[in-house]
Amino acid sequence: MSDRIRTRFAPSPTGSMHVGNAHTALFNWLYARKYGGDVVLRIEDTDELRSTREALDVIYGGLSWLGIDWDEGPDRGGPYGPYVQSERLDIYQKHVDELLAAGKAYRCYCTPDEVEQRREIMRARGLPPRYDGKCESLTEHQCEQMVTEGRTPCIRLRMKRTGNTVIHDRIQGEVVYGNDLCGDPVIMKVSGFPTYHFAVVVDDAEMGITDVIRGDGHLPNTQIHLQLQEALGLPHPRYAHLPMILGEDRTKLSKRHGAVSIMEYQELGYLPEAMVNILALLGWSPGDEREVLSREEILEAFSLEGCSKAASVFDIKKAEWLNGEYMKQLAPEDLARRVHPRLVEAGLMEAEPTPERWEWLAGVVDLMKERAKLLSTYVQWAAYFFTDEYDYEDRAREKWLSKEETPATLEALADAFEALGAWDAVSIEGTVRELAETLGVGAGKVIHPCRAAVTGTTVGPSLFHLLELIPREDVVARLRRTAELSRAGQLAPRDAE
RNA sequence: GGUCCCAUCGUCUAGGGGUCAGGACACCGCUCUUUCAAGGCGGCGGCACGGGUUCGAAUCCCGUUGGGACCGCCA
Repeated sequence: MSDRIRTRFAPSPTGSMHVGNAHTALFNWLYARKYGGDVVLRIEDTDELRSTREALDVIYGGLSWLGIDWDEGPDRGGPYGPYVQSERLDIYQKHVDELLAAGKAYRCYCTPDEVEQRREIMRARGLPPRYDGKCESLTEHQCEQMVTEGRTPCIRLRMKRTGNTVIHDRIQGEVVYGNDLCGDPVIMKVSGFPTYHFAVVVDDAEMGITDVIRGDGHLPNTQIHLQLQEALGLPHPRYAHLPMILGEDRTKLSKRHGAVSIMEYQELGYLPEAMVNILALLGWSPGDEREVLSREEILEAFSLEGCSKAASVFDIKKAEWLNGEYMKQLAPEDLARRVHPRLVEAGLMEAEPTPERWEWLAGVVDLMKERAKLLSTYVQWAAYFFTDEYDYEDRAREKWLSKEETPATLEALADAFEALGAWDAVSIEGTVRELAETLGVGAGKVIHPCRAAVTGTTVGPSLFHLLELIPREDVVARLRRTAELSRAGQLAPRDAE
């Protein structure tokens, strides 16, 4: 084994790529990149029944969205391929034969049903529900008998019965498991496919993986892996078991926790660079008080020693805040480019804007970015920049649009705007304040109804700056239309339940 | 049921024998006055519990409690 660090991300293409998987992938990537090593992507599709092509695409999509790349993998090859376990069956078979010949593994003829039944009985008696070793010392003759009965065997590893298995974990420390309480695990299924335990150990060794970084759900499995490595005469990689990520109720992340697939966060409007930061801060800390860290800063500060042992809860509020921080840092043009697809999808903007429209959009998102937390916020809160068909919110109706003096104010403002020479924030502000003075009221008495009329809401960025970005004739039309509706009594609060 | 892991504000965490137990998100209040969903300022809030060891424990040890993972021909 060379000194070069080699880590791997080994997802199984079943179901979606959730936050926990992404977290593990990121930490493997960080570790390898930090120390100038290689990242291997290996597909663990030894579950013949549940592996799907779609799930595989989701994995590629998730990793590339996050900017996690790999040096070797199914798509790009490498010296240790193939990188898909279902294509490595002959390799596993070779190792199984070795184990069988050495008596370190044996054929088990029990059916899954039979094993499960006996496990059930053990559970009922309060015993650990492990394999009872029924087939561990079958004679040649008995084996033939079983075959005659029509049984096909799976292969089990003969685990040690005495002593302890000690795991030296870079994060969890030294963990000891007694050898007397682990049943013999299946390493090769009847189907001829290896089980996870076997494939993982064989491939990590064959692929020269130096550091296994995975979720701590695998800690107990490591007992099997270590013994398997010894039986096979393979080296032990270094192990680091990362703490899990839990839902708000402190249980394992699952569908009922809302967004579980990493791509759902993309849809929600998270920036990938923010997501990386969010993920990095779960179970790890730079050791100082920084919260917003670029990928480079994370790489710089990263270490396994900085990882905590305790499981963490994904805090969606903090995630949103962090995403907002990232959006504020983006150049307006960049932010516009990222928001654009969503606007197109919502039917609010053309697919191929002119340079002028891009510039205009940059202005819009720049105005909104102080309070936006997600890319999707722009679609939700800024519709009035793109269309006249925005909704008049109840709060706006109640506070301003249903007020008796409002129609007159709006019309006076429309007149004043029409008479205005220029159309920029400064002139607009001047006009508004002038009108307020003429009417003998505070500026707010004009500003608020105007905002309510032109945007349909009571909150938003600087009124003068947002008006500047909407064509004057549209603003005037909106003011007149709203005045009319208001006068007709159609803008009373709806009091939706 | 057995085994293993974990335990600092609601959440993410810093802190690893002597700290006013620090920060961030959230929350609350005040403020700005052109609104808040933004900004500024401030506040509330924590070492799970019980025993040790020690001059001194959030920190080390033991136990209790709570949570989690594993005990699959799933990974």
